[in-house]
Amino acid sequence: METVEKKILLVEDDPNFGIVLKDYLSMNDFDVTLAKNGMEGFEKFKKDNFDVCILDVMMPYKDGFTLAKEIREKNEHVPIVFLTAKTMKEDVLKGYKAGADDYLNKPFDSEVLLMKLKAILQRKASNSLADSKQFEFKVGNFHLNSKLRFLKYKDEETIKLSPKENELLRLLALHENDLMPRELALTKIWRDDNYFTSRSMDVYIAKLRKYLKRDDSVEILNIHGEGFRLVVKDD
Amino acid sequence: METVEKKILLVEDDPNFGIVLKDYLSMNDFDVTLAKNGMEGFEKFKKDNFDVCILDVMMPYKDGFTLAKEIREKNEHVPIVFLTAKTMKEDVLKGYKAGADDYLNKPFDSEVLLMKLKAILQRKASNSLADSKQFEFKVGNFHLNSKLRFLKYKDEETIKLSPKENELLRLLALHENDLMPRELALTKIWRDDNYFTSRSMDVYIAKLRKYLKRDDSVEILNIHGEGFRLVVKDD
DNA sequence: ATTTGTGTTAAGGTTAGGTTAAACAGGCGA
DNA sequence: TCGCCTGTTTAACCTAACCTTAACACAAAT
Repeated sequence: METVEKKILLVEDDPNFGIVLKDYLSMNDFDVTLAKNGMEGFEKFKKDNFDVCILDVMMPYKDGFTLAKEIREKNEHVPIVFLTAKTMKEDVLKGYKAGADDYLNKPFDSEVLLMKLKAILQRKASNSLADSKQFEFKVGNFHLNSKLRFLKYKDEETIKLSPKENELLRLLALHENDLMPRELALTKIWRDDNYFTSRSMDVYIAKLRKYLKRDDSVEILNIHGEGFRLVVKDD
Repeated sequence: METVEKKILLVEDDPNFGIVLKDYLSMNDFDVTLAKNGMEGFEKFKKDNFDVCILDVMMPYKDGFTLAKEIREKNEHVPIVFLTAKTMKEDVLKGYKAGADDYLNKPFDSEVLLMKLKAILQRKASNSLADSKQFEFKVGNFHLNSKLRFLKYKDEETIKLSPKENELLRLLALHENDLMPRELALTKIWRDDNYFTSRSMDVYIAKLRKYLKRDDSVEILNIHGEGFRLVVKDD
C-alpha cells in the first residue's frame, strides 16, 4: 500500500520560479497544484482539499495576504506558508496576522522549505487525534477515497462503491502486496465468520475484480485457504 | 472572565538577554519561566505545563536541540521556538528535525517574536474551537446568502429560501465536495433523528436539487447510508 | 476421486432515497 | 372567526442501492 501524496497548493505568479518549485516539490513526493495568481489560487483551493498552501506575497491583482484571508474563511486549519522577496518587518507581521504558519524570504533554501513542510505536516498529523483512520489510497492508477466511497481511474470515471465494497477494498489496500486474511475481513466487515458471510465476501471480491479490470497492473489474487492479496505490479 | 496568562518556558544562557526578553514577554501578558541552561530548563519543564517553549540553541552542556528532543519525549504537542545566532542552514534543518514550530535568528525583532507566539497559540486554540459562523458562500455560479436566506444565480433571479432550505444548503456548502453526514443535518437542523425527520430532510434535498438544476456544474450527490455531498465540478 | 475452497452470475429481499402531493400548523389580514 | 399564505411534515409510490443466498462451474488440496 502507498499513502496518497500530500497535496500542496502553490500560488506563485512568476511562471519560471513556479514551475521549478513545483517540480522540485513533486520530486519530493508532494502532489502540487500550481496557480498563477490569487484568483486562480482561491478557485483551486475551493475545488480540492489541500494539506498545505504556499503563497507568494507579491502578486498582481490579489496579493498573498488577501488570498490567505479568503482561504482562512473557508478553512480555519489549513497551514499557510508565505514566500516573499521582501524582508520587511511590516510584511512579516502582516503575514502572521493573516494566519501564516511560516514565513520564508526569497531566495530561500529549497531544503529548508522541505523541512518546514515536513514539520508542519507532521505536527498537523499528530494534532488530529483520530488520524489512525486512513481513507485515501493510491492503488496503481486508481485512487480510492474510502471516506467518500469512490474509486477513480486515471481522472476518468468515478466509480461509486457500496459500503461493503469500500471496506473490503480499503482492507486490501492497507495490506497491499501482502496477505489480507479472509478471517480479518470477515470479522472486521461482516462481524461474523461463517459459511454464508464467507461466500458473500467472495461475491464482493468478484465485484472488485470487475472494477479493477481496467488496469492491468492491479490484481486481486487468492491465497488458497488463507485470504487475498492485492497486487500492484511496477511499470 | 479573563483568560489565564499563557505560560512560556524560556531557556537562555545569556543572563542579560534572558532577563530582558523575559521582562518584555511578561509585559505582554505572558507568564514567563526563565531557565539558565538546558538542564535547568528540562527540570522546570517537567514540573509545570507550558504553552510554548522558547529555546536558545547555543548553550553550554546541553544545547537547544538536545533539550527539544527531551521535551518532545515528554510532550508531543507543545510548540517549540528556537533562537539562534547562527544562520547556518544545517542548524535550521536540525531545528526542524528536532520538532521546531518556528525559528528565529538573533538579533530578531521582538515584535516579530510576539507575533509568532500569538500565531502559534491562536492556531493551537482554534484547533479545538467549533466552526465559526459563516453566512456567505459561492457555490459554482450560485451565491448563497445564508443570513438573508436567498440564493442567486449569475446575477439573475433571486431565489428566496425557507429557513430549512437555507440551513440545509448552508451545511452542504460548509462541507463542499465533502461528506455532509445525514445525522449532522438531522441533529443540527431538525434536532431529532428519526424516520420522519429523515424523510423530511429528503424532501428538502429534492427542493434544493430543483434550485440547483440551472447550473450543471453543481450537484447534490447521495452517499448511501451516510449522507450527501455538494459537488462543484471544474469547468 | 473426493472433498473443500473459490469464481462468478443471477435472483430475491430489504432498506434507503427520489419525488410528488396531500395534510397540517401557525401567522396574519380581512 | 374565517380563509389564506407559507413553511413543514407525513404519506404514498416508485426506483435505486445494497446485501445475501443459491446455483453451477472450476481449482486446489488431500
